[in-house]
Amino acid sequence: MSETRSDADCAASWCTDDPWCGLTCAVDVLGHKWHPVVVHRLLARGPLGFGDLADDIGAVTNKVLSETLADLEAAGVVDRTVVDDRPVRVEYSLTDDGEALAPAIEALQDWGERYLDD
Amino acid sequence: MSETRSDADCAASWCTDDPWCGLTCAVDVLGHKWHPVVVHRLLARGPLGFGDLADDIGAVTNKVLSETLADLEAAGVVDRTVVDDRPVRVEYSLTDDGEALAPAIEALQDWGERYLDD
DNA sequence: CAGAATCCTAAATGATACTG
DNA sequence: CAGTATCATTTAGGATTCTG
Repeated sequence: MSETRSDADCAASWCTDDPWCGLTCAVDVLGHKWHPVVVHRLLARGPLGFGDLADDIGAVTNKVLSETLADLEAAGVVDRTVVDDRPVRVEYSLTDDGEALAPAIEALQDWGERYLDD
Repeated sequence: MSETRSDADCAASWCTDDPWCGLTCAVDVLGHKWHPVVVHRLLARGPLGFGDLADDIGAVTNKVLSETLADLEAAGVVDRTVVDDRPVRVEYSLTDDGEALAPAIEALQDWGERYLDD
């Protein structure tokens, strides 16, 4: 449905023709306190509800988790699905773009683990 | 010289025993506007002086570039060497930990390029 | 349950000017 | 050349309370 993604679709719209444009775009999406963690949890555990995510992550407030999920949804990395039960549940899952983040998430985690284990 | 890196050496000291600790640590190092770009340029072009880096990146002020380099040096990712010429030059290069970021930087850039090219 | 609304503080970034 | 010093602005993140 989406044709070519415009520069404006990337928060790094200030980066136009630099060789590192893709990099800044990716860091714009992941470079926040909880954004990479949410993607990590969805990669590891599959689709999760809001409360499940909150419980899993622990030290995040509902306001910030909500904003984080909204950001990731706006970026096209996360899908939000309302499951019409009673009470209503909402399920968050990764889009294809979200799943495609797996190698980057792993590379970052590998580096960080080695770094902390020096 | 450094033994086991303590949690405090990682800005993500609030992350202690979570499975995603390495990830948050890596994002603490790279998750800023110019930090990943500096690492990218040093990976691509090798050691550079302050002015060379500034010219290469373009849209960064000397104040912010200076702070960025200080952060990366404090994190053990970049080395700062004063070359005693006249006038004095300063050369910035990647440490082993910095070079080890290459796979993560590439994975992020690859993702971003595909993302922008949808 | 899944959040939205408010208020607040610290940190990130930038513009500009100046210095050893 | 390679920064530092100020000042101003914006944003991220968090605490708390409230709601459909």
